[in-house]
Amino acid sequence: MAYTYDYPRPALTVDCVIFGLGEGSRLKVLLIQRGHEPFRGCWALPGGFVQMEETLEEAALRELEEETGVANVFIEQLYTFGDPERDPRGRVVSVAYFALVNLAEHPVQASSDAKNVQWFEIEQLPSLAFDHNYILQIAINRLRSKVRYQPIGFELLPEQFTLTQLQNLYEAILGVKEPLNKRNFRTRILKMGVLKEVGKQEGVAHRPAKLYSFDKERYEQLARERYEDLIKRGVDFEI
Amino acid sequence: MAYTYDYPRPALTVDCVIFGLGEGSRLKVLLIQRGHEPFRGCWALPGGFVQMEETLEEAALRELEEETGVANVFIEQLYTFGDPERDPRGRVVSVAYFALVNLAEHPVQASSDAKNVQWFEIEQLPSLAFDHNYILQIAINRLRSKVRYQPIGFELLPEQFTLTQLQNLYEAILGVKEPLNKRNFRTRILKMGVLKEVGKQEGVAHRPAKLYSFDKERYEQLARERYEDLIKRGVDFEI
DNA sequence: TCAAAAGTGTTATCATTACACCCATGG
DNA sequence: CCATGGGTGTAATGATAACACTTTTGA
Repeated sequence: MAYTYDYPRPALTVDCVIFGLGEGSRLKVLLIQRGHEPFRGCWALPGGFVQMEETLEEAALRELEEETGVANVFIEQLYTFGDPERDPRGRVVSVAYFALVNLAEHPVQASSDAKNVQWFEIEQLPSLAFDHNYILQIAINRLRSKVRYQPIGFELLPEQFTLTQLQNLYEAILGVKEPLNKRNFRTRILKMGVLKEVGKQEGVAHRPAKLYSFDKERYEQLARERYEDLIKRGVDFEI
Repeated sequence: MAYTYDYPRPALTVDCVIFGLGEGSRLKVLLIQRGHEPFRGCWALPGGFVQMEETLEEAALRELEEETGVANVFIEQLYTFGDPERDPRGRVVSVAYFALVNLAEHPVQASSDAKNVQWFEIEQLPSLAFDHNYILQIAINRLRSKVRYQPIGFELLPEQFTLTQLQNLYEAILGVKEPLNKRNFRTRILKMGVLKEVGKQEGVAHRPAKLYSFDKERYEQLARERYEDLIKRGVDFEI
């Protein structure tokens, strides 16, 4: 079966940059080893061609699940890559998505299209197919800026978590060398007012930590108020 | 001539959201009146089909110039819209770009594809073709958040400008009702350290204002330093 | 009673806000 | 000498950074 058009059309694909974190670990990214040409055997971002009746996001989630077994993630559009030379097969435009997930909750599983699937540490990446190293770098930058102004990452922790866990999470995302100052991290996070105290640890061989959970409704309310405030007082750009 | 593929492919277009400002005016957006079906006669964002040998950005700039006569703008990718129902002609995925330009420096001029071209005030928009009202709303949000953390908009002013001009610009972009506090606006902007004092007004019937220009090199240096700093001290997200 | 991790006090410094006031110019 | 913007002083309040210290638990 063939499909014919009056004008030539680029092929359209989606690619997924899935970041994974577990407690205390470094930031990782989910890659597949390609089972077909081009770049057969080469590591790459999971992704594939967009079908006619699905949205871009649906395509990204479908390819992700088909190739890696990973499902139920909140992805977000990253950028669309359209350099005419980016794919040796011809003109292929790719819409990239990204997400940050809890490693432990997302066991991987290779399938038909991929010979192999694996989490790689951000600091120790192989050379990737196509322009995927570049896409990944853009995604890392985006993740690290996003973490600055949005309460990202709460989904990576258990429903109830300690401030130390949260701090470790931030340190991992930001890839800091020195740990952040504990006192100041706590003050800042708590001052935001989006954490609810919900209990404390039991059975640990040290002072039990308070447990918190993320108060989503409060967050949304504050976000609205903050927007009003921004409009009133103008700008405070940070360079 | 026809083009045949083994699998169906969505059509790929670009759309441009060009915001325009002149001194003291409200924020405007550049629209064209469509000359062809679908939505013939309807106002829409300038845009069109991507050709095989051009990048997405090149396509956006080409369509912009063809349809409106506007050239030499710095555009930035906004988002890619891929709802299967967004175009009545079938599956059309569109990569949207946006820019902010000086009205006075960009005279418009309708051409073949468009019956008419015009700047519309953001507050008084007609109903647009396709999902263009939606795209435009996303672009407005992006512009207003961007202005908070990036020194955007300096290109809209003359090479040398006064702080009052800059303040008017910010007020227009943000769409504020009350003017911003002059004292505080100035303190903040100057503290950033990206403005160079370059002289003062002459021949005005009031105290002559100091003239400033944007110090791009200084900005880039500060941006680098600030990134280091962020990494060191962690996060200060703002909700 | 000790190790381990949680959690707090405090101070100096800097940034933000709000309001009122003074200054330089051409007509 | 006045209308018209341009430009500044200042004080209260709040945020940030740095460092050292206390608390609570199980083993």
